Amino acid sequence: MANVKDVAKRAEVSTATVSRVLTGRNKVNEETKQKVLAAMKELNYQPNYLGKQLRELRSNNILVVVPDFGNTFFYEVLQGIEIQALEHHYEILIKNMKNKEGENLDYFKYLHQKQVAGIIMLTVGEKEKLEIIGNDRVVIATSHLKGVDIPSIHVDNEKSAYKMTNYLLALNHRKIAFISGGFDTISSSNRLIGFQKALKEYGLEMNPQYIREGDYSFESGIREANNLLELDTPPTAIFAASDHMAAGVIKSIQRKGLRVPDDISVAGFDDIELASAVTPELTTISQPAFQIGEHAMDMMHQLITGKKIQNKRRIVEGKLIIRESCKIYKG
Amino acid sequence: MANVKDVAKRAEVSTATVSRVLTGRNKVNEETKQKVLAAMKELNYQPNYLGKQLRELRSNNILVVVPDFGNTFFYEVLQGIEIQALEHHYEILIKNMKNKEGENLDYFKYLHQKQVAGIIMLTVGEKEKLEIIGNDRVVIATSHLKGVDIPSIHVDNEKSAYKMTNYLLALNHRKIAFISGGFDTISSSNRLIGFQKALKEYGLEMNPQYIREGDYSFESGIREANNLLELDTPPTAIFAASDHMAAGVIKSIQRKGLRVPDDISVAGFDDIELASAVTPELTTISQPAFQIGEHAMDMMHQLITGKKIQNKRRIVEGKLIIRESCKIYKG
DNA sequence: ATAGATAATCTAATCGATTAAGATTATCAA
DNA sequence: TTGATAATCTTAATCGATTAGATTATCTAT
Repeated sequence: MANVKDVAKRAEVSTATVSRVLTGRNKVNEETKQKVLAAMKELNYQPNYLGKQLRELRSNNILVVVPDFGNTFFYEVLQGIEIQALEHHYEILIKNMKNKEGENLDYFKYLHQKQVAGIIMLTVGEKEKLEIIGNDRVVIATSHLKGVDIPSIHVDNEKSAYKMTNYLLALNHRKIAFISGGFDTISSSNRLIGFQKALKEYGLEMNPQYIREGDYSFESGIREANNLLELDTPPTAIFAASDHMAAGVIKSIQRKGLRVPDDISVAGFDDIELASAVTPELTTISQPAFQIGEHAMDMMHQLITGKKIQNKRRIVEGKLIIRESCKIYKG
Repeated sequence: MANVKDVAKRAEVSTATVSRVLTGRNKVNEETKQKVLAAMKELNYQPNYLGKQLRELRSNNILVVVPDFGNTFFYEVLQGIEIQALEHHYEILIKNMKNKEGENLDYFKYLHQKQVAGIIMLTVGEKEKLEIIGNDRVVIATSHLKGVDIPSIHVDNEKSAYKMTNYLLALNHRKIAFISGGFDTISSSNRLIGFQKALKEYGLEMNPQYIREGDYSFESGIREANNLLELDTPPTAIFAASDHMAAGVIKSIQRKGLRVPDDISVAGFDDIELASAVTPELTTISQPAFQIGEHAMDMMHQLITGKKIQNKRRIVEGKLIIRESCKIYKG
């Protein structure tokens, strides 16, 4: 493999000049430039990225930590990240949090070892808080950590859940169950808060049996719906904190021979493609996932280039999308 | 940031010794080792990966080229890749082919520039053939290129489609439509061949109107099903080359007020989570996606470590999964 | 005591690209 | 023709980790 030296020799210039042609950062005489370019072509020269990175002491890789490869919501965020990354010439490295269960979370090692220029965390828990502190070059997407100064972008989880719950209340439902994506998950906790707030404002007592813990997955939706349906007085509406779980809920209800929404209403959260693929189509909260990804990558770029980020905590609105899975309750 | 030199100075040894402690590749006196480790700790030393990579002239990043971030099938493959990557300490870099429309395909640049150690292509078309030739360090997963010596792993697309078609024939269907994932897509073409073969063996004439071109997406499934349903004699069964498209087909049929499978049978391909989330649940071909990913990464590891790959062309069997979306036709 | 073997460690070069500092050349005005 | 200025190019150092080859210390056998 040819390197700068070879090219320099062939073009009868110094390596410095070759490098200047390469980077375009300094002036080079047009004639010289052509000689160098010709030499590169003849030698089929490809600059070695490792050398460049070492000299410049930075990688252009961005690590994206995905909580769960099985949850397709994150891929929509990833698409937004990718578009922005393409624009600014970053490469995306991904890690699945789920594969690391139990092991220590050493994502930040990548940062300290300069293997990546930054880390975008899709969702975080309190666990990561300590590790994150002291690291610039971290952006949190789809969630937020209280009390630390990390740029983040996410939907207003509380408000969105509040909206959905009010919608269900307006449909005359009083026995509403909530399936969380995990009690220790920040985004899900906020959705639960919004849910509870709506009930409370409506003057309804919370039934602890109606609060269930899933893990955002389809399977956990099935499982928790099964549990709910076995109660003496099952709910008339189930609000799941993700579309994956909501799809599982629908599946569970249908397997029991009941109908959605005629017998039980089901609501989701995220508005991923799945939401409109299932039957009945899901009434859900639309998260602008793509946009969230773009924001995250945009803030990362600001961090890396040392610019001041205007608006470090960005919150976008979730939109209530009414489809077919919820119906007025006629007790 | 501390580097080997600083550590060496502090531990009163040479950088060579520090490095030997770091890599563990050579003998170091236990006492010296402890001194070095202590120095590292005191300085909070983190080895710089860029230096290491340059010296060793290799990156441990593997580029995975995903045809379409929107198709969740690939994420199941990705999970398999990730597990194996974790095992062998590779990092995964991903690229979305869809974002590169029109631009020249310069994935191989990453290889030449040593930015990645290898490339796993999820699906390829004839277009990439020329670029691939001459590159070792490439593995193709979920597809295969004829006439080139590239390691590949995929299901037997033809046989699997043949199986499914025979199943539909056995259910007494005679007017069967096929929705391709793209006529220029190798995997999809082979599925079409299997489909046609089954019809032919059964002595059925192929109706060109029943062969449609989608792009593996949910939306294209809706679109092509709409077209099929508008025919004078619509098919009694629709076989889509992906679950995403099959889900779209079901949606389209239901929107027209018809029922699946009572009015029309629908079959898919892939057996992703979506297949059992939709109603009715999809009868489909199960691809061992996870296993395919593992194989791909395994072969990549062999390539990188210079070992001879036993069985360069690996083919796994697709399994017919019978669920609810197909039913016997009573003309 | 000494040569020879072995183990532990060090010195200095190396990977390939970039760049600061300095050298050289070209250009122009006086 | 000289001096000043700008344009262009070169030399050599640099980024941080690794390693071939040299050196030193330690031990064994004679």
